[in-house]
Formats: sequence, structure tokens, C-alpha cells
Amino acid sequence: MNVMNDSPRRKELTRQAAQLFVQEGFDRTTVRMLAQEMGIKSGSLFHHFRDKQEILAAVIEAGTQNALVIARAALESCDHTPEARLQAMARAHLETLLTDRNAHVVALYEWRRLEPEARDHLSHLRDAYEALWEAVIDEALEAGLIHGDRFLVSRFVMGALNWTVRWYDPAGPRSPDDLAHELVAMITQRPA
Amino acid sequence: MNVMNDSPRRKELTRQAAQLFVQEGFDRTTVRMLAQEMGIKSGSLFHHFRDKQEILAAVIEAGTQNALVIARAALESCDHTPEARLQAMARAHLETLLTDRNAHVVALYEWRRLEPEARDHLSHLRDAYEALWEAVIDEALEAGLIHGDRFLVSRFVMGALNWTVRWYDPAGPRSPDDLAHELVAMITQRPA
DNA sequence: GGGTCAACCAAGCAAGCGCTAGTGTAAATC
DNA sequence: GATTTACACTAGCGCTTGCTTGGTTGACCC
Repeated sequence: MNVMNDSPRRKELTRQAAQLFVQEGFDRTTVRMLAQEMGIKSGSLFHHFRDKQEILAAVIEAGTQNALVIARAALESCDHTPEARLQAMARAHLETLLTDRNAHVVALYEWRRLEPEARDHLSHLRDAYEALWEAVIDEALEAGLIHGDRFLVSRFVMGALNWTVRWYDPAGPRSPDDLAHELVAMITQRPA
Repeated sequence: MNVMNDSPRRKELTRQAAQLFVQEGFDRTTVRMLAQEMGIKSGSLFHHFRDKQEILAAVIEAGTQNALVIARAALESCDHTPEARLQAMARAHLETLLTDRNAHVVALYEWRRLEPEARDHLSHLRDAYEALWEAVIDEALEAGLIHGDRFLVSRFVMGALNWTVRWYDPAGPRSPDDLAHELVAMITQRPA
């Protein structure tokens, strides 16, 4: 067995698993379906992952780590005004939906299928991502760019953004940048 | 078999099913678990519902219908200003989460588990609910209370509200009315 | 008091589930 | 040249799944 490394092979398998998890949902996806998608037999799958749970954890970890990297990069390369930072975060969030949609959808909708140990480990990653958001929102509040309860505002914004996976079509006319603009405009009440 | 009526017994069973679907997720909930929760044997369950799918459809239908009724009532009994109507819709939405949380969570998170026929039927109900929202948002836009793209604004608002099921604690210090106020304040940029 | 009917039960079937055991094999390592 | 390692295979075990079957119960009706 070869579990818990991060070989390129495993990364690719994880990517394919994410696709199936989105299409079918974690519970409906069988190890036989996963194996077929990966071009191997179901038994061989357990050479790469200890069990089905570990595949789910790998998918979610990859997705969250990716989001974190993109968000940090966005914050570093943008202007240091509260408005620019708010917008950079929103655009980064939407861009991860373009580049890594499957892993993200899984992280959002199959989180509860994680067993407690995996959940504990991954929740730290997720907290790190949400902390970025709360910091940016704090700055915007202090600068008077937006108003209201810190806790509520950040959750409303996260909700609006996370909900995009339900309706946003990357092939459509709107770019992530458009959406980010519009969202920031909405909560800061300035023309887009 | 007794399928597709709406006896009080079936209503109660549907309510109990919703609870389990929320706790475990649809796929993980077995007919044996459902039967136990209902205080009957698994075979008896199929006297009330044709199959497991129909239970899911019944839960979602009940939840959506409930939301529609509450929203319509809220709109009829509030002031006819765009701001009051916006707030009434938001509060109504959050109140359905208090009175009928389980059915709502199922409607949101197990929608994709519906088979196509059931989905077609139920999407009409959901469209009717969303149409209420879009009408209210249109009025707010026309009145200049909020700005931006009609499509995007309504989706951002729906996202912020639907996301509340993930974090909102009805036993906490914030009432649905508080949240509705705060949300409307955020998008209209007036003090809460 | 025979007939009806919703509601329930015990038993179990066929299919599918996650996962394991044991083996083959080509490439890398010693 | 021998050994190890990585990756794949076949075969199937033990169990659970959604659902069916055939039958019982008790309340109500004419």
C-alpha cells in the first residue's frame, strides 16, 4: 500500500475522483465507478488510497489548499486599499471556481460526509481561508466602506459567493471580475 | 398501496423523514432507519410511499410550499414600500428556517438527488418562490433603493440567505428580524 | 355479522456495496 | 543477478441495500 503520499499519480486520481463526486455525490459514487473513471480495476484503487474516505479527504484538501494559495497571491498583488482588497478576494474566490470547480463543490457539499478525524484536520485549512476573508472585511468596516455587524456581514458575503457554484456559468458572458465588481458595488453602494 | 395522497399520517411521516435526511443525508438514510424513526417496520413504509424517491419529493414539496405560503402572507401584510417589502421577504425566508428548517435544508442540499420527473414538477414550485423575490428586487431597483444587475443582485441575496442554514442558530441572540434588518441595511447602505 | 380497507408485519430476494487476499510484472535499486 | 518497489490484476467475502411478497389486525359500514 502506498497511502498518504502525494505522488503526481495520486494527484491526478484525486482530480478524477472530484469530478465523479460532483456528478454523483460522494455516497452514490462507488469504488467501482471511481476505478473505471481512473482506468484501473476497483482493487487497484486501494493501492493509492487507504479507503474511500481518504479519497474524499484528498479531494477537499486539494481544493481548499488551492483556494488559499490563490487568495493569498491575490492579496499580495493588489492595491492596499480596503476596496481593492475586498475585490481581489471576491475575484480570487470566483477564479478558483473556474480553475478547480469540482474540488470546491465537493468541499462545500460533501463536507459532512467526512469522518471526524479528517474533518478536524481539514477544518484548520478552511479556517485559515475564512480568516483571510474576515481580515479583509474588518478593514473595510474600519475604513467605513461597508457597515454593519462584522460576523453577519462576512457570512452574508461568503453565502453570496459560495452560492455562485449553483448558478455561475464560466462559459457565460460574465467574467469572475465582473461578478466581483458587482458584489463589491452592491455591499458598498457605489456604481459598478 | 396508498401512494400520493396527503393523509395526516403521511404528513407526519414526511416530517420525520426530513429530520433524518438532514441528520444523515438522503443517500445514507436507509429505509430501515426511516421506518425505525417512524415506529414501523421497513416493509410498512411502502404502504405510504411508492419508493424512497417519493419520500424525498414529499419532503421537498412540503418545505417549498410552506415557504411560498409564508412569503405571500408576509408580502400581503407589510407596508407597500420597496424597503418594507424587501425586509418582509428576508424575514419570511428566515422564519421558514425556524418553523420548518429540516424540510428546507433538504430542499437545498438534496435537490440533486431527485429524479428528473420529480425535479420537473418541483422546480415549478421553486420558480414561483424565486419569482416573488425577483419582483421585490425589481421594485427596489426601480425605486433606486439598491443598484446593479437584476440577475446578479437577486442571486447574491438568495445566496446570502440560503447560506444562513449553515450557521444560523435559532437559539442564539439574533432573531430572524435582526438578520433581515442587517441584510437589507447591507445592500441598501443605510444604518441598521 | 359479513365485507371492506388502511395500516402494519415477518421474511427474504437480488443486486450492489466497500474492501481484502493473493498474484503477476516491469522498472528501479542494490 | 538478486531483491525490492510500484502498480496493476482476479476473485470473492461478508454485509447492506431498496424493495417485494403474502398475510394479519382492528376499526368501521351496511
